[in-house]
Order: sequence, then structure tokens, then C-alpha cells
Amino acid sequence: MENLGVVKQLAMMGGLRNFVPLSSGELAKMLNISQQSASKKILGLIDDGIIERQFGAKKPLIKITKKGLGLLQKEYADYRRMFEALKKLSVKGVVISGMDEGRYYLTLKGYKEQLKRKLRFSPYEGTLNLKILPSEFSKLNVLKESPGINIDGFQDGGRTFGPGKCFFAKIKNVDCAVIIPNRSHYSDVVEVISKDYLREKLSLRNGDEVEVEIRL
Amino acid sequence: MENLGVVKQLAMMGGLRNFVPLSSGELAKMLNISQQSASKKILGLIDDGIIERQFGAKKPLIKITKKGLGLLQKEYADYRRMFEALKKLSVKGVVISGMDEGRYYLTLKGYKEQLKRKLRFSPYEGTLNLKILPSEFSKLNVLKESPGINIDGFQDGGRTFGPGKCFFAKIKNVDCAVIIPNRSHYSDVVEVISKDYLREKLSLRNGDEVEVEIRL
DNA sequence: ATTACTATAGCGCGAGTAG
DNA sequence: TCTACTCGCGCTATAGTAA
Repeated sequence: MENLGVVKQLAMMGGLRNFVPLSSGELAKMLNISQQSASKKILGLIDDGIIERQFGAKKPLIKITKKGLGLLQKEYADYRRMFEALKKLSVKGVVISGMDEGRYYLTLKGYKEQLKRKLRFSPYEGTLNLKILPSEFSKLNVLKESPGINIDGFQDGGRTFGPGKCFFAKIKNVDCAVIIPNRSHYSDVVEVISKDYLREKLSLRNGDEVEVEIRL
Repeated sequence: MENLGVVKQLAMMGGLRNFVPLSSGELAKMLNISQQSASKKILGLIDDGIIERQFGAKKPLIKITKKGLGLLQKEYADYRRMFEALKKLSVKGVVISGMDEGRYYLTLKGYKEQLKRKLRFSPYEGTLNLKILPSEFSKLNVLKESPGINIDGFQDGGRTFGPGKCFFAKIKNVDCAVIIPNRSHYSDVVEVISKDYLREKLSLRNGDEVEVEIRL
């Protein structure tokens, strides 16, 4: 039966805890259906063991059974998983050599102190460069579209250093952060920083495939 | 349209974030309906602006729109409220005099130390007695059926003191706990303890009506 | 492979009404 | 009042099929 919406309505009236006084006519008005249809839905749910009903009091009393509670919990769990998954993003990439660019940027006060303040850890002076697998490119768009933690650009000695954003992340359960420059051009490389030297801590070599769990 | 279940299915496949490859035939199998019906549902959802579709790739690509996301969020919020409400119980009662029974029990080591350990506060040596309003009696059954925090009985000087259970609670945002003895006979009085002298802290007198927010 | 049209089958809704 | 039956209409799902 496709009547989970009816059970949900009953639940929102408190039918999970108590017998709730409810006539078929009242339910009909709530669901914008006829009294007859509401009556049939109630009978169907009783038949399926999803609700129970008591007569005798002024109004019929309806309560959701354990089975009905189970259905609602399953539905709730589905929605929870759905929205929890939205907060995370898992991306696979291959470790590549970064030619010490990252290390240079992380020595700059403008980035270093900002990252320390916003991420609440002092980054190791060097980045782990991950070349994202082509099959995962669409996930990079998610990063571009998510706000993340903003990193301001700055000027230093006449040179301009651009803004970007970063995201808390984990690689093999080790805390780190992913940095995404606000470049206009596309890049399939993300840089990962951490308070530790990740290559050593995770025993990584160029060419190794790793999975980054990013918290959006 | 009553097709939220379809949108939910799409969402669980990742359609909230990306275009997901999905033919009407595949959707049909997932929902146990015919390919034709699935096709119509898809068209209907596109018409309502709930999903969008792109052709051109090998498979049709489907993504949930902002409007569709809104519908799912509303549904999720409904379920959240429903289950959050299940964790709390608000009961109204009238302050009555307790004849110092509660005070006596709270001087007993067997109760006092157990409560301190399990509630993580040292109860003031006295209880606030609340006579529950008759209209709220059904809520007392909820307390009887909920596990709560178990309080063991004990023996002291040849006398037996019975077991019970308690629940963390709040009265006017002041932390307290409700004690429910495991008596076989029915009682419409609940005893409330706190680290403070509640009558004074809340300026309560016999006959005052108060509302207790109980955490199940 | 697909999508999605048309025509039909069948189920669900609601009106009328009994108890 | 209430529930819930029958019955007829209509919507919707499905089969067949075209593109």
C-alpha cells in the first residue's frame, strides 16, 4: 500500500505515543480526500497491522503499532542518510609530485596565519597533491559550488596571491584539509594540507591512489 | 502529485548533487511499476519543475532541482520533528505538599549516592511533589513504559526500599529529574529532585501549576 | 537501446446510503 | 453523529507499438 503519508499524518498528531481521537471524516479533511476514502485507508492500515483502533469513547481512537513505527523509522532513516550524505563527499585521486609550490605558499604569512586561524591547526609546510581520477571530475564541481571556508587573497612584496577556499577532510581517518584556489581555469589537482607530513604519516608515494573524505 | 516517493528514490541515487544516469526502464524496476508509468512520472516531475533531464549522453541524465530539494527538505523536517517530539514529554501538574517523605528518602545513602552517581548531581534533600492534571494521565503511562534511568532498590536496617526509575527534566529551564517508583499501584503524583531547592528557586507555592519537560 | 504515444484494463475515489 | 457498504465513474497503470 502507498499510504505512508497517512501514517505520517497520524504520527504528527501524536499517534506514535497515544491513542488519538480521530474520525474518518476528520482524517478525510486533513488529507483532502472523501470520508469514504479515509475510512478505506484506515481499514487498510488496520488490516496491514500498521495502526490499531478502539471504539467506545466518544470518538474513535487510533494509535500506530510497532510495525507502523518501524515503517516510519525506516523512512526517517532514508531521509537522514540522504541528507547526511549531502554533507560529505568522497573523492579518489592519485598522489603526484607538487614541485614544492605548495610548500612555498605555506611559508607565506598571508596564507599560513589565515589557515591556522580558520582551520585551528598549524599546517605542515608542504602540500600533498592529488590528481583526481577522471571518473570523479563531477565531484570537483560540487566543491566549486560549495561555500567551504573562505581563504582571502593578499598582496606581498608587490605580488598578488589569489583567494580560495578549503574544506575539512580526512584521508584514512587522518584529519586534513583540502584547498581549492578560486582560479578561473579548471584543474584536476587538489592540494591537501595537514598538521603532519602526510606522505610520511600515511606512507604515500607518487602514483598511490587515495580516497579523501571531504566535509562540505 | 503524489510522487514524492519517486523523488526520494532519485535523491537516494545521488540526484540531489549530480545528474544521475537513469532510464525510465531502470526507474520502473526500482519502483516496481511499468516502464510506461515511470516515463509518465518522470515527465510529470519535469513538468512540475521538480527534476530536470538531459539527453545526449548514453543514458538520460536526471537531477533534482532546487524545488525538488525543497520538497525533500520539508519532508525530512516533518520526520525530524516527529521523532524529536518522541524524545520529550511535557506534563502539567500542581505543586502539593509532600509531607517530607521525599526528604527522608533522599537522606538514605542507598538512594542518595545512587542518584548522585547516575544523575551526576547531588540532589537537594527534599522533593517537589507534583499532582498531575487528570487530562495528562495518559502521559504518565508513557513514563511507565519508557526505560529511563534505573534506580535499584536496597535494604537498610531490615527495611526494604523499592526500585524505581528517573528521567532528566526541566522546569522553567531549570535542570531537574523526575522520579517514578516501580510501584504496582497507580499514582498521579510525581516527585521532582534537583541540585537546588526548587520551591525557592522557582518561587513555587502549593497550588501553583507548573509544566515539566521530561527527556525520555 | 531508448522514450513515449494510444488504447484498454483495472483500481481507487467518492456519492449515496444503511446500520 | 459515526463507520463503511455498494456501485459507477474516472483516473492511472500497463500493453502494444512507433519513432
